[in-house]
Amino acid sequence: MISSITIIYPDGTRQPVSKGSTAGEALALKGLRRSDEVIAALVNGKPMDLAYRLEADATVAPVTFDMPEGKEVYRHSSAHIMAQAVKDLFPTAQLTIGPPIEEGFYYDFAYERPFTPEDLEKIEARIQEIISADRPFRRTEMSRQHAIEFFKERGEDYKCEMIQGFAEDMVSAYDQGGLIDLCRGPHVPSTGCIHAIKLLTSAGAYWRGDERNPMLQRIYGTSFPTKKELDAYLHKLEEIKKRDHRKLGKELELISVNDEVGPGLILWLPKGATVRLQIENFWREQHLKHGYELVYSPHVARLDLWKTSGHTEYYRENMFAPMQVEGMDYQLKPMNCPFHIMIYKSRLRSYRDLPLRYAELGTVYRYERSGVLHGLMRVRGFTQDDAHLFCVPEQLEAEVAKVLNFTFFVLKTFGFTEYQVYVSTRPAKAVGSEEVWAQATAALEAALKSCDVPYSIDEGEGVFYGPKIDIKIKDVLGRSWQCSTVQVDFNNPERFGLEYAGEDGHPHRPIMIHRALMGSIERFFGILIEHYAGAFPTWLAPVQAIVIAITDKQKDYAQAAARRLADAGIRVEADLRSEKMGFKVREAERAKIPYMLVVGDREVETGEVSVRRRGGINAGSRLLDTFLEQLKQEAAGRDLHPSIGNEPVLKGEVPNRSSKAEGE
RNA sequence: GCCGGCGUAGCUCAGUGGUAGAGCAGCUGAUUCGUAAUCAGCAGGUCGGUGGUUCAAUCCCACUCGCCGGCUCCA
Repeated sequence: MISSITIIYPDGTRQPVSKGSTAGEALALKGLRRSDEVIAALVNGKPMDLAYRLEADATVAPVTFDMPEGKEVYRHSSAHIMAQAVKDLFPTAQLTIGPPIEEGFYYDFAYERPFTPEDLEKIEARIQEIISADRPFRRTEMSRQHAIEFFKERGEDYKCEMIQGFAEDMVSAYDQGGLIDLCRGPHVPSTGCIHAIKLLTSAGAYWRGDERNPMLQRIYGTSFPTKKELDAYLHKLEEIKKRDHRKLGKELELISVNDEVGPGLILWLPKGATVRLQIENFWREQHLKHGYELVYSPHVARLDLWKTSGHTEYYRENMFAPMQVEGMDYQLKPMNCPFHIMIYKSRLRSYRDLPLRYAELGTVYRYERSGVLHGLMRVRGFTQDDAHLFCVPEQLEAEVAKVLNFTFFVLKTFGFTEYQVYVSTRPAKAVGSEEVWAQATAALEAALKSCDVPYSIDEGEGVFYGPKIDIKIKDVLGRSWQCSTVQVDFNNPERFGLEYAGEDGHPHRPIMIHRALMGSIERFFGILIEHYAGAFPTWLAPVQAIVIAITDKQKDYAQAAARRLADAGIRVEADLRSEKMGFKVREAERAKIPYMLVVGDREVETGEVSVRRRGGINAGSRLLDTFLEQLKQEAAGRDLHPSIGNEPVLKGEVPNRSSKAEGE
């Protein structure tokens, strides 16, 4: 007879159902129908098809698109539908893998030629037909051997290769009425569940991500339950494009890259250099405050130094070729550490000297393969905000903790408050014993715990000389960027024979910490540009204020006002051209200058300036000196948001126009 | 480095086997204006580079450099 099992819903209620009921039926009893919302079920916490048959007591919860699991299922099914469309149109294309990814999905095909944009259009049209047909996704299980034969028959060599790598005896496949694809699942109940889908790009990708393998044709796409959400996503992509630091860097005259200089080599234009100077000033000021000593080191050194450090052995593929000078080999530096080590070695050290903290904005050069270069984010010459700390073993954990807190403070000052933290362990190519690595990794984890920082482990991603903590920041669009890194190094002190005289009078070996807070100034600047869409906070803005004369009559006053501000250390310009002020305002807005000071006859008479804030906010008129003091305060406080114009409205300062929000 | 796409004026982009156009920017002049574009005139390009096909190449082909999207790698 049919026996009964008990279902437990998320709200804790229990429901007896007959054994063999599907997860979908169980949810339907709870009023959670297989509507457009519920696309799968969590059975005992595991995502399963709605058609999954419940054979024992279980907790059952609905999976919707809003949940991470829901997005995965939805996009995974989308990928399968795309695969069917591709197979329909290009029967000789072979299936490989097609997973969901963060914001969509892709599917890799082995095909004789790349897919063109026209192909994508055709595929998309076919996808619509498959969706309209609304065929169910049906799970079938088969033995490994049968599966291999099954896919072999269909010419799916890659699928066979995959199955051969599986440990399980049984494999599952999904039949969507037109395509049977090897797949773990789960899937949405039917192809009609996918409502808004769009193919984005096609690109080459290596089989199993290994460049020695054949190149496959990857198609990227994304899908959403509604067209509205899809459109919002596409709109977001447009926004990201608008913020692209390469575009803004050019438009705002911040940086330039030039063929004749070479790829991956950055020219900092005056405005970009001004922002950089603010960053560096802040950096130096804070390092001195936090107990660091500033040092400088050369850009090249004898190759032997890099042999000692292990770079020639472990880092060669990232280094420029050595150069010969008077019969000796010299190497352009890919890192700063050997120099700081030599600074340590410049005299005898005592335990009383430690910890020593040497910091340098050190410019390094690394050979990067041409295809990986990307604006400011990935370059061949860049400046690290580098430091090397030398300490006794007992100080290690505390020093790492201090570095972490310092890092969070610095990142916060630039407006980054969300982080992801990773601990990277021993890579395949590494110096030093397993024990030493384990010890160093433990110290990093202990420091993170003492700072109460949650983290995850990145297995095998450490640098060759030691494990590291990487901090990824989230920008305003929610994208993650790797900047900060803290690396423990037991190996270089060994290689260079570093010592200090201990309390006992005998020599001991110090431990070294490598760290960068912003990572590289170039990348960090690129991130800042995109984070702020070029509209920097006042303290960073290349031009903080611009005086706009309404007519030629106010030229002298405008010039004097600008001079007064400049004398007080404000970065100010004066626009005295015989243009209409609307035009000047427009240009100042496009240059993303935080404050526009309009001066006409009224202001000349009263000694005031009419303040327009970036973004179209009229902050009212005030005495030039009042503005000067307010701006100085805002800049000195490194405020992230403008304050002038926020104060309670005073008589005579009624903002006569307040519209758009700050920052476009 | 690999796969694909692209490279025309400072910028954004049209265009064609018969040696090139627009808008903006620039320059000159006029205009003197109250919060996102005043008007007119002028000037500006060996069509990324090299070689080839052709009577003729910016256009077709090959190579090369660079950029863009991915892969791989990374601060």
